[in-house]
Amino acid sequence: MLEWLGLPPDESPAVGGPNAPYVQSERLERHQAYANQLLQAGKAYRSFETAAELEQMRQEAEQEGNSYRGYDRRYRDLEPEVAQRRADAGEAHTLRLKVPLEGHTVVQDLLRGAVTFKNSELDDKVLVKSDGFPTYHLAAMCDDHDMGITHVIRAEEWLVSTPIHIQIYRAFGWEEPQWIHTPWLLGADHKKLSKRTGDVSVESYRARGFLPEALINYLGMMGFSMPDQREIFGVQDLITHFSWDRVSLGGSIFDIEKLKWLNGKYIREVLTLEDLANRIWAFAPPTTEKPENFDAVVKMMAQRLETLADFLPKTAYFWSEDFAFTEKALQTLEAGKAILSDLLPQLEGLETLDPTSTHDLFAAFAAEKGLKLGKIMPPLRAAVAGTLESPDLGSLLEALGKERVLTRVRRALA
RNA sequence: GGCCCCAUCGUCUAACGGUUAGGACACUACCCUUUCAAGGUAGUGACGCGGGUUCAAAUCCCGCUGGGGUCACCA
Repeated sequence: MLEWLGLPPDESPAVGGPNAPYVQSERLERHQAYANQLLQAGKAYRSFETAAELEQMRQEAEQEGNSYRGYDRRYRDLEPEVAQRRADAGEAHTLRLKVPLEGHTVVQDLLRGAVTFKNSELDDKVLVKSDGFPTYHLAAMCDDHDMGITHVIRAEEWLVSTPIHIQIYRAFGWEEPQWIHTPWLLGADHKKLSKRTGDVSVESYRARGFLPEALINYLGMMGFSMPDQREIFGVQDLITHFSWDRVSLGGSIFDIEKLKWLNGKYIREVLTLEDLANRIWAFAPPTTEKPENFDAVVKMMAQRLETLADFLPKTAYFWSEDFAFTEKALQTLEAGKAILSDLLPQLEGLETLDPTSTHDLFAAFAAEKGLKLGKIMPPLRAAVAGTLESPDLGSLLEALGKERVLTRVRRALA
């Protein structure tokens, strides 16, 4: 999906890279070795309480009206030899980080500056679970260090766990990366975007007919603005003009309406007609064989689409005789039958239904009958398209072709 | 509740001490027009509140209020 968006990763489980393996489970031994290093150095300790005991502690704190203050560190000062013996005896245990009890940990965040946490508020986080697997905290820090990560860019929700991450780095004696906590992408309810409040998977936007260029462009304008204020920009523009000091910190609400507008903008102004036709064909072909008028239909629809998914429902009458009529179209047809039957022979007389010929015909017919075009065109439009809302009638008739137009008019009059 | 982050139109944002607070989406009106779109023009609409600092504050400081996040052997 990142490839689809135009953001191929330099390294990943799929493409490989110099820091392989990239699958966390394949790095288990490294994580365990690192954990052991911390234990030997006295920076971490074995802890024997059960999950049930922890849950009980939490509930008791809640009943007393006090909010949970974190793990009570009951095994922090257990003699290492005793802990070792209990572990050797097979007693289930976790490995916890021995965070400093006093002083402060300062997170230097590139966007927010210095964020200070009291060490007394920190928790002795579990590094290795009782099943022997590392927690995210341990695994991610070890992997980041091993892989030479210089900038940790993640959402704001991670900010409060960063002091723990810094303490892990310090326990190992490693140099910290640059921390950057980005602002929220919110749903219409002003809360973290979720499935309830909007789609969160890139795939669902692809499936709904959004263009990757429009999606990445839209995402790029959430919490960021181009130096010259332009709103239409691509990944390459982002690469050349991005700077952290143009990132705003307030969370932004994902507005599907603006995404649709932007997508339509790409459809009608950025993509070439050829490109658009190819994408529509790949997204949802209306027929098995590409019809000869396909490109012409795409051309007349380009200004009327917000997403690729709009194409099929709006063009059904081009691909089949079995298209629906709207209520208004039926009424207009009924009221205009007389006009239509007078018009039919004249249409039959035309060599081809190109826009020039038909327009001339309508003008002459209108003059002869003393009618306005507004009386003549709607019934014809209704007869051939089943709707009163369509592209320009001239192009429409041409794309349909004389044969189909006449057939549909006759059918409407029958 | 403790701790942490954040705060300009309904929404996305510009402004980096001095502007009639600008643009975009949406909305409304008008123009164009064979309908629908697209396009054009105009309009409605914001600096959360209170103190400072300063000749001057949306911009800097403090407090309040409001919103969000986080308090797992999940990430």
